[in-house]
Amino acid sequence: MSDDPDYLGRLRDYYARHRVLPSYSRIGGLLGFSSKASVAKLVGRLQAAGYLEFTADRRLKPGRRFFERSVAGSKVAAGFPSAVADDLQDDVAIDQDLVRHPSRTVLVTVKGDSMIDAGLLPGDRAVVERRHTAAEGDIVVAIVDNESTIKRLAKERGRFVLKPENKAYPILRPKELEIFGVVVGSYRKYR
Amino acid sequence: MSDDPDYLGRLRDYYARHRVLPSYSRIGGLLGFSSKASVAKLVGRLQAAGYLEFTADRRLKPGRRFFERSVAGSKVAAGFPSAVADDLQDDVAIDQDLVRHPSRTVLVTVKGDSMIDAGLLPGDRAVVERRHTAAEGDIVVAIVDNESTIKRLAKERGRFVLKPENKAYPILRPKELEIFGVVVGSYRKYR
DNA sequence: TTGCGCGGCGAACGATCGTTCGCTAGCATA
DNA sequence: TATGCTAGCGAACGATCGTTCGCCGCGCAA
Repeated sequence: MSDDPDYLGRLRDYYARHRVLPSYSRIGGLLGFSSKASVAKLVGRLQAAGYLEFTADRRLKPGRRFFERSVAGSKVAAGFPSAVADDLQDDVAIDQDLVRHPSRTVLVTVKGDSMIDAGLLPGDRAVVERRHTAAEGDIVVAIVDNESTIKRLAKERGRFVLKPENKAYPILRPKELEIFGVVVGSYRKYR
Repeated sequence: MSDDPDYLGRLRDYYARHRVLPSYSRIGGLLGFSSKASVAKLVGRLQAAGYLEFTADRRLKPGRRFFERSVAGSKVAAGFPSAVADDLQDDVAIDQDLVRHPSRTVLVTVKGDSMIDAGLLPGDRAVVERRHTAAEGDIVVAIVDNESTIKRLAKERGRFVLKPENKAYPILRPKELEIFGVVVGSYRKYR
């Protein structure tokens, strides 16, 4: 029952819908302000907190923390479920969390169920950092016979092999093995 | 060596950097136009093609196709891996893909392996949209005995039950069942 | 060769923008 | 009670916005 207007939340919702920030007067209308001056002050606060920034030409843009999400803990106090949200541990920006080197990072759609025991289902997006070397145990995107495939990189008698994480599939022992990149993360949408 | 100015591409680059579209005059400067009228016409073309849209209050915003990227399959042309890289390039697409209603969205860390067959491993982050109702078949965060738990919502003789996706776990038939939110996505980091 | 569509130019215009300033009301501290 | 701080209001202002209109030059098809 908080009467916190949650201005930031509403701005984020607007942005999620439109991928653009509205003008000060629209923000005012959106948040219930009747004066643009109030908006200016709010923007100042949000900017100081790192949620908003300005481009070089003074156009409003989302700041670093704009895309952060709060992480809820698992404790639930006294059967009151909103307490789950109060148990917030910290804020995480999904993108920054998953992508460390944007210019070298690519998304690859997972095909097939050969990595299902590693939690990679068909249709999942794998976050792949491109590079030509990988370590034993890494999940890699490899090029075999002009096809890309996602497997666990393992060693067998001093040779690198590709291990599916699904007992129904055999270990691959390709003559030529080219590493396309290393899987550093993955995500999926439900429904 | 195309002399195609690739206006759209440069607009996308700007947007990727700033998460905001510039004004007509800035677009002009950016793309090498000296007249805003030219920009207006270009915008008209891009709008007709579905790359740009306007909000209800006529503010320029990215259109449906603005975030399109060529969807690369698993084929790798002539052993040249960069073909795979033509997939999604945009780091931020991840967040925007997963989170539809920022103000109602929370991250919850998955505990235990009871949902492992649904691809939810311990430590995974579940993207949860907070709400008190859910449909049969949804993966939900529910509150049972003052603890939050992630399970598949199912129906059994007209009653809602919580189904783990792991044969080692029993179906939960709690007397009291409170929905905390619906899992709309998940992601994980490797290493 | 003429005509026409298209992409871009340049200037002008009213609308909207964000800023600024002084003001009020509430709340916490002293 | 007095003091300040914070959030918001309301009006005015110059700057910038996006639109509009007429114009030009090029390429292509008749």
